[in-house]
Amino acid sequence: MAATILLVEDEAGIQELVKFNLTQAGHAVLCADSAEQALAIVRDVLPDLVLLDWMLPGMSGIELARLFRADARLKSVPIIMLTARGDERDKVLGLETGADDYITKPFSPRELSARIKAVLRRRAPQMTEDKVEVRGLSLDPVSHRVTGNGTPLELGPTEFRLLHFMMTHPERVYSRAQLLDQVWGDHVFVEERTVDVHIRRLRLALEVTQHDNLIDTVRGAGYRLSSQI
Amino acid sequence: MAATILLVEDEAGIQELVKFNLTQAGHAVLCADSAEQALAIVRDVLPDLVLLDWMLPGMSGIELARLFRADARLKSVPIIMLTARGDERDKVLGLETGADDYITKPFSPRELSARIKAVLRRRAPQMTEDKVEVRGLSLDPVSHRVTGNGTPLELGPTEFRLLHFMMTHPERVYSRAQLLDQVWGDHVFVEERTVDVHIRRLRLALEVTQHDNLIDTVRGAGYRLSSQI
DNA sequence: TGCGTTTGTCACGAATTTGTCACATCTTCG
DNA sequence: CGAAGATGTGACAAATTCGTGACAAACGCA
Repeated sequence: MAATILLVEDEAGIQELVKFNLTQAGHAVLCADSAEQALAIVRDVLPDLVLLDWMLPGMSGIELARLFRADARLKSVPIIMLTARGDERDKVLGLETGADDYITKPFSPRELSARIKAVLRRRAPQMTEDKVEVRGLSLDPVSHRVTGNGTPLELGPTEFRLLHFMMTHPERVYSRAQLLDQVWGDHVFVEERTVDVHIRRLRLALEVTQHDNLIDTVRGAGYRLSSQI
Repeated sequence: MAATILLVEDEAGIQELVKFNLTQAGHAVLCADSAEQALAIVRDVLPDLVLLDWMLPGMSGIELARLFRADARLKSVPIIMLTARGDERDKVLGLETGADDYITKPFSPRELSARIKAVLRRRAPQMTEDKVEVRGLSLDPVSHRVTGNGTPLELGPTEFRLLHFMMTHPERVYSRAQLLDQVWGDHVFVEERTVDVHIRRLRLALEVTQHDNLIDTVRGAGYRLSSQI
């Protein structure tokens, strides 16, 4: 799982700390103090993953992420953003911009490592006809059946699609707007809070087999299906 | 086991030979000299199976196969590739064309017939004449009889075909549109809700032996024959 | 041709799903 | 603590989907 990671962080202390941890974990680390410097590095080396501080002097992290997403060569490089605590508006904005995950400072090396591992492991899973299974909860798109530890579970059409999407994209936070796009369809006129209601209905349906705790609420960001415990 | 087969082969001699054999076996044969002609034919008639020469003038067989696989209406039509030599067979296998089987020229009528039967059995079981049985409900395509736990059941022609298709594809949800294509046939102009009516008539007929609960309604998706309890 | 059967459509009501709101609860932070 | 913001929850009406009975056209057969 050794990867080349680009770290963009202006605070020297944090940069050193993170670099040390990542190097210990066997990754090759490239450091940049600013967005501009990151762009220069990226011209020569294509990283496997980008750790990006959202607050940077000069060009902000958001703008840099936008540039990355617009570039064909960098489009598919996962981005994890580093945010200050409670910076909730930025969380949503970041996810919308195309960040794959976020992590709030201060964070433990353990947490950072886990996130990186998760993001790297998840390439671009599609919603296929394949059966999906997460911690005893299984969903079969072909027969349209959902079972928790073998027990059949009843859920409505929307809840089914929602669960299918989340199970094929685990360990990733999706904002309400993103879920509306992916599950309801693009350009639909629906209140964002409607997602909450369907998440609740989904949890209610999964409660039968205690699988409702698979769905995490990520305050300020959205929802996530966690395959871990 | 009479099927409509599209044969795409540019060598006139082989085309005649194969056509003769297939016709003898009771199949209806459509012939095309080129991929382009095949596309024209397919616009009007949906074949049950395609026999496709690998090497064709103009668009190659592989390209044609890819086109078929990309088309929603043709996606599920089985394809058997005809190759000249064994090593070509390997090449074709290497390219992911989505062909269901391969047969190397020259081949005996016996071998061709066997391959066709095998592919149809796998991809379109309702074309075969095998007796089907699900949870005490049995259907015999040959004698055209249906019995529930031994008791003879009466159903109309359409209900019979519908039940046959569903029993040969259990644990799979089909939308009304898919059922119309598969049971009524391609290019038919029938209201989707008509399927509901026939499902009801089928359920009514199966009610005699309590087998009506085999057919599940999957709200927002379609219908499913459940082999489970 | 006449009669019984099959088939496709429709209209209506029942059942379910869906989106929204109001209010409760919880978290964060001054 | 208390305000502000975010999420959970129960209720509800509109919308959608499905089941069902009726009916006329099409069909098959003697």
